[in-house]
Amino acid sequence: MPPPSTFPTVLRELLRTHQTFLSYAATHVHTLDLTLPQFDIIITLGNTVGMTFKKLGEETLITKGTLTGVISRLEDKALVQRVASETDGRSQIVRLTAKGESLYERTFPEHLAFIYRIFNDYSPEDIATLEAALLRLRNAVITARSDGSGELADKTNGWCAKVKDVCKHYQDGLDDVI
Amino acid sequence: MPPPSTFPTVLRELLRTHQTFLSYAATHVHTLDLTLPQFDIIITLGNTVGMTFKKLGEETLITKGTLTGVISRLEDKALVQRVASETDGRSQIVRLTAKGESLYERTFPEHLAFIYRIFNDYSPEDIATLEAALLRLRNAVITARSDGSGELADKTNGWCAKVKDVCKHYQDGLDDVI
DNA sequence: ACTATTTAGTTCTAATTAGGACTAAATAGG
DNA sequence: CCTATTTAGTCCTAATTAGAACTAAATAGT
Repeated sequence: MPPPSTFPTVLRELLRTHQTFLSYAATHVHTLDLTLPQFDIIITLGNTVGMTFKKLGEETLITKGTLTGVISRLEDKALVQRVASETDGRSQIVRLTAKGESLYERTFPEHLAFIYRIFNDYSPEDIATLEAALLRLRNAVITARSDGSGELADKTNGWCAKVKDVCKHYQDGLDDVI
Repeated sequence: MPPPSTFPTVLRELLRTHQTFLSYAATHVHTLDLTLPQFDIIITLGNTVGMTFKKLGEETLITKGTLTGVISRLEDKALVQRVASETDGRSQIVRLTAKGESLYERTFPEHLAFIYRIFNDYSPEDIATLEAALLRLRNAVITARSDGSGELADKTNGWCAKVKDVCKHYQDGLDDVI
């Protein structure tokens, strides 16, 4: 019996696809002696007057605690610099140094081209479809999260019993969910 | 001008969706005093006679170096145990202890139900469509990777120039690619 | 003006991560 | 049978990760 397209399967596929893509992107970025998060910062800052830590974290999906370390390491490489904000005493503005700008100019188009090869066989509609599917999933997760924990006790518990039963029979297909 | 559905956008959406999902799954798993990778091991091992390190790594997408640490921590919690393989002197079989089995039985259906809430509004066809879209993307990445680096110098370099030009005008939409 | 709360970044800790070096066991080729 | 290569796990290092506690600055409410 082939595993049906159930939610465990599709979520595992999300992880696999994500990992495969990151590993692909890393093969290029590592030739620049940068890690993926570091390069992400560089291209986010490229052609910009700089950006606050908060903004930078939102753009790159890196949490503040992590961001401090990543920026410090880029500062050690003299690719970015911290500048105190003039309008807000708490804020630091992160911007590319001349060396960082130069790196950005030199490597970003190359990186984009490297990534572009993935979509050789995609039409614009294909890409739009994929993005819509991903966005829908993300919104579904957000909805599930905000539905609160109250429902967990209700409709979910009934389903629990069903699952327990099914598990006995189709263990293989249900096994692999995070 | 709204950002069009270009490949940078869709890839960023992949990262965002992935992260949102993991964060959602973690809210449940952390109530069990386990990390996501640790729980992943538990449910992969559930209803199984055990598994070699290699197999376990393939199933959970955890690389060997990381896996050693994760398993050791689960061993400290007495949830899994290492057993020397009888057929291969190099191999260790990892299996759930009685305590681990009990944890699995108790929490897996609950977790599945928690995850299931994401797909409240999905039909089976919707799920199949999503999975197909993800699989296609993953295969496209694999193809790009195996196409080798030879092409990078050819068709890609011409495209590089185009990108450099475009960058000057539409920096915003192209900025955020890993 | 003054206090209470929020916000921005840093610091700290435990865990994960990939990758490389290393050991021991198994397998292949001669 | 014996060497060469591969394979399975472990150990090590540098980096990332989330989360929590902490400091200092800004803002809100009174």
